[in-house]
This record gives sequence, structure tokens and C-alpha cells, in this order.
Amino acid sequence: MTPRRAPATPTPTRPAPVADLHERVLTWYDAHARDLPWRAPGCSPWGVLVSEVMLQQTPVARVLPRWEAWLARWPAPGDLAAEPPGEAVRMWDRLGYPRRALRLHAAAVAIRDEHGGRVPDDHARLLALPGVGTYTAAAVASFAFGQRHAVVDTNVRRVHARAVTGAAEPAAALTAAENRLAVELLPEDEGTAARWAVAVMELGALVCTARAPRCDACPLLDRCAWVLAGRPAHTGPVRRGQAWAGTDRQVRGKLLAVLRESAGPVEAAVLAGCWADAAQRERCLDGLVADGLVEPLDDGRFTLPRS
DNA sequence: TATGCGTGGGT
DNA sequence: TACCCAAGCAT
Repeated sequence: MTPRRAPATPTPTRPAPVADLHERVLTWYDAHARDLPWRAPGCSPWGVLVSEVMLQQTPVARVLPRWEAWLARWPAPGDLAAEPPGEAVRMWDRLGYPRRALRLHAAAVAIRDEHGGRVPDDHARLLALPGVGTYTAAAVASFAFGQRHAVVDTNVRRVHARAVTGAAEPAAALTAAENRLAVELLPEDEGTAARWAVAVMELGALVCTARAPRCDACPLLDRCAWVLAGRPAHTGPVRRGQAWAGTDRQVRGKLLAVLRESAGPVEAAVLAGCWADAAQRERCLDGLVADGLVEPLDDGRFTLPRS
């Protein structure tokens, strides 16, 4: 162990360029941040957690109305935990990746049973919740509880890759070097670190975007490593697009949509109308049952999970 | 570590 | 028009 001792004299604790980075991004955020409900001062940690799970791979514009409806119906984790998981799947509507709804319900149950109904405020306990990974645990700890964590999502990775590393895109998968960089860039002060985390994400979401970055609006333009290097093209493997037409994903989506929109159990014959290929249809239905998204009844019908 | 997992708007 | 891709997680 090598305890790091704070300097007795007011020596700068980090190189000036990093302080400049912080100041520019934080100033930009104060002027340009979106007014999102889960960022409102009165938003509960539960509201933040729900937003983070909904925002996993789903755009803000589509999350907004679903988040409002969710929080209106289930203002606290215990409210959701008291209902069957199928209700969460139904309320999820078309946000996509409906296993997230199931996991959010399971998280609500865990919060009720293991945390007295309150969203835990430390990273390890958040990480233990269903559907909460490294990113979401750090995000909730930072955004809801003001703690100092490296919050590394796809936006942050892109900003770091360009502004600091000088690459057009981050690596395909999160690397140890990226995590180290994120930790190094974290402001020392807890409250500042929390603001920094959300500010870098916002910069990536609004300005330093994947397709057509709006560099003219970027507070880092004149010190962006990627721009200074002449905006070199992405070097590395081309990302594989997500196949869609004819995939199990598409079939699962069709089957679950029918169940969501039905008030009660659905006949197998109705589900059969979703997809002509019977073998694929059955495989997908079995998969949905195995995932807990669909419950088969003794009479041969199917329903959203009741327990 | 690579893969499977929904959905719909933007370019 | 066909991609591209959007605050990841679990396995």
C-alpha cells in the first residue's frame, strides 16, 4: 500500500489541461443540458434507476412517455413489486428488449425484500440487482446519490476516444485502458465528479455523436485530439450490423406484442398467425417461456407471466 | 470474449 | 431506400 498524501501547499493536483477539460465541459453542460425529468432535483433514486434501465439501448425520445407512465403507476419499488411481472412487461410496451422489464420487476422485489424498499446507495449493492451492470450501477450511484464514479457508457467512450485519445471511434468492446482513462479524468471533488459524469455523457449524446458530430458546437473543438490529428478515419474491424429480417428476435417481438395487447390469455392458434414458419415460431415461443416472458397455461393458452 | 436480445427514427 | 444505431446486460 502506498498511501497518497495530499500536498501541504496548494500545488495543482493535476495537470492544467485536465482542469481546462472539466471547466469547458461543465460550462457547456450548464448552458445546453436537456431538461429531462429524471434529472429534476426532486426525482427519486427509483426514478433514476428506472430511467437508466429504460435507456439501455433505447433512445431518450422513446423512453420519456414510458418513464412518465411507469413512475405514475409505480412511484416506489414496492408498488411494482406488488404486481405480477407480466404487468411490467405490458407497461414496457415497445421499448424493446423486454427482458429488461422482467429484470426491473425482479430488482423491485429485491429492493423491497433486501433493502427495505429503498434503492441501495452503494455501487456493490446496486450491481447485485437484476439488470444492473457496471454502467447502470455507476450511473445510479452518481446521478441519484451524487457519488464519485467513472460512468462509462457508449457516449463517454466516444468522447474520450475522440477528444483525448484521438481515435474516430472507441474499441469494439470496453477495454481496461478506457476504464483507466475514465478514472484518471474524474474530478477529485465528489459533487464535481457527479456533474462531470452526466456532462460528458450529454456532450456525447448531443454534440460528439456517432454519425455526424457537430464539432462546430463543441466546447473542445480546439483541443480535440481527433480534430487536431486531422480527423483520421476509423481504423479497425467494421462493426457487424444487427441482423433483423427473419431472425428469432423479430419473431419473439411479434409473439410478445400479441400477448401485450391482449387483456387475457391467448390461444395458440392466434400466436400461430404471427409467423408462418412453425418450427421457428415454436422455438421462439419456447425461448420466451424459458426467459420467463411468457407463461403457458394448462389449457394450452399463453399469457404474460403471473408470477 | 462474442453473441443474442426489440424497436423505430434518422440519414 | 437500406442501413445505422440508441444511457447495456447476461451468459
